[in-house]
Amino acid sequence: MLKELEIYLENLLKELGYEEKVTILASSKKELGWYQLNICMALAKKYHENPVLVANKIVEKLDYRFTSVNVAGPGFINFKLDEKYLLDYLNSGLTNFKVFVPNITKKKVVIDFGGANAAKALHVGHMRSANIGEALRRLGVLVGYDMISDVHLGDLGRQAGMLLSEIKKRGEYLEYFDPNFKGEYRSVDYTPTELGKMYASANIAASNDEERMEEVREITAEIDKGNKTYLNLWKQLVAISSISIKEVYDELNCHFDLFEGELDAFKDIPAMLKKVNPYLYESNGAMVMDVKEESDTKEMPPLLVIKKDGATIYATRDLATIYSREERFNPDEIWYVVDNRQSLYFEQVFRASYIANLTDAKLYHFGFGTINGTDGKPYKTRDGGVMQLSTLIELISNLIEEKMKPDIIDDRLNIKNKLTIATLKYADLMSYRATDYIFDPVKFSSFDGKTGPYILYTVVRLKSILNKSVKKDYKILSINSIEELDIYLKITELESVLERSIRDKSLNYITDFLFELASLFNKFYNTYHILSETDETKKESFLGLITIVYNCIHNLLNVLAIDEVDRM
RNA sequence: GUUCCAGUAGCUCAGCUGGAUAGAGCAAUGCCCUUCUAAGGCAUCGGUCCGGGGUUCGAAUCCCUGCUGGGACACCA
Repeated sequence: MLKELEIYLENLLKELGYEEKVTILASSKKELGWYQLNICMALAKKYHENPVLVANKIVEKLDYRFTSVNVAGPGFINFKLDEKYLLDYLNSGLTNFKVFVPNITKKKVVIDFGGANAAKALHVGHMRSANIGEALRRLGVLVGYDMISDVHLGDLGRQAGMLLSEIKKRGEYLEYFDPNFKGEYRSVDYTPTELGKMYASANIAASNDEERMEEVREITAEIDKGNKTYLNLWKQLVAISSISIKEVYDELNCHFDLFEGELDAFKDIPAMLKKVNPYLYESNGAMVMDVKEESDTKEMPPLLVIKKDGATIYATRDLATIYSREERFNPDEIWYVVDNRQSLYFEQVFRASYIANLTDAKLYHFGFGTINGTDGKPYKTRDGGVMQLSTLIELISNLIEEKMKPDIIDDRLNIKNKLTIATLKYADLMSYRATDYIFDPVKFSSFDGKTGPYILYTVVRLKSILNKSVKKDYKILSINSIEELDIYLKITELESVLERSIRDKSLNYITDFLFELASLFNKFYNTYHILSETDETKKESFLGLITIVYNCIHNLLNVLAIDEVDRM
């Protein structure tokens, strides 16, 4: 609706001979109106006129939808809206959430969750790409994009060499390491936890022992060259590891259209190289590609595509993946939801892809901030290690359990799990995507104030009322109080909230909106008793309000991949 | 060394393309449950928006500069 009015205003300005983008903002002085326009000062500067006179010219032309119009200060236009116009809008959105969804040009997008390492368990850092990635995927779907999500596991490279060398050192499954073995290869039997430990011990050993590291490199290179037995062994390990990775992603409500990884891109490397080869040159034994541009103000090192031992590196696989995605999906855009620290790397890969014409798609790295500890440095557990994501989930889950009412018995586990994920997701999505934030277990387990449980608690109240009333199709007939009006005006901002979210690829606008809407509702809830209202017209409108607020919260929680509960 | 990002209340963070008195949550203090879930509501307290210049009617926001913190800078991913 506000968008519609903005377009109307832009056309009106054109009639008056002005050219300017119009944004309607919620008024910062509520006593002067619901909304404000700040364009007159800008117009005055641009066209060398008096801002108040410009404002007056605009005000004269406004149609019936604008009411209580006034010009204040240096040229602010304040106004309210025609009540019927507002009510029509709200009632149309009562059951149809699409009314609040901005109209955006459709596109096909591949979204890449940025390579959880197949040999290791997910750690807290992976939570961000999971939460942000999944929410962006859902937001994309909401605005009508064709979204293809890919977990894109890091299932090739040194971690493979690490694990295999560890198995070899342990003296287990030795037939895989015997080139003359002719018999039947056993299938391996490790748990994901064991693999994690094995990786850790190999990693420590190799970084302290150059000989061991050399062995790791050799095995890695062997796999890279396509050594069948090694590949066979490694793929089994990836499969084991994937199970636990998938479990955690499932808990976080992540949906993947593709559960692929670097291994899947392997077969596309020759075709990719065919296009990239003309741009490669030798440097210190490796094959690299220049990605500098004339307009660069910063240093742009060449991209290393083939290592000096002839093996591939992550850039090789990423380029091959881009090639493959172009061939298979022909996307308009590819989004990488990966830690900010890789921004230079992605810049190089993107440029290389454009130069070698691997894809027509626009490539974007939507980086997110690092999770730091209270000391401002990357988060570590007390023993100096990295906290596993599953450990974090369990930690929050235990705290939720303590907080839950004892009379919730059936479905208790399910409710607990949903509250846990809501707590984590809301806290994680609350700050702007690109900023680093401090991971404070206290903050992440807080259930008071601006948190996931607060929103879910509001949902419980809303549902409780809706379930107790018989009729289902309510209409908002009138607006009787300032509390109701505040809620409705907030809802008119939703369209621009979603627009900003998809523009900036950040979910903080949505978490913010959810909190504001929930707060306004809770205020209303504490002021009026809905079900005992005797004025039937009022009650109908109250229930209409409940319905529309519920629909908004419900749909937005769905975008954030947070499940709601009926009680808590 | 080069470069990118950040610095807003005691703490954790918002603040959209410059707009009218700078916002939340937590923490602190005091109220509100015979009422649709008190994981709630209300109120109070709390700020040289890192320092210094500049641009203009107007700057937390844009530009320059200094300080502080963090990241990245090819054979790891």
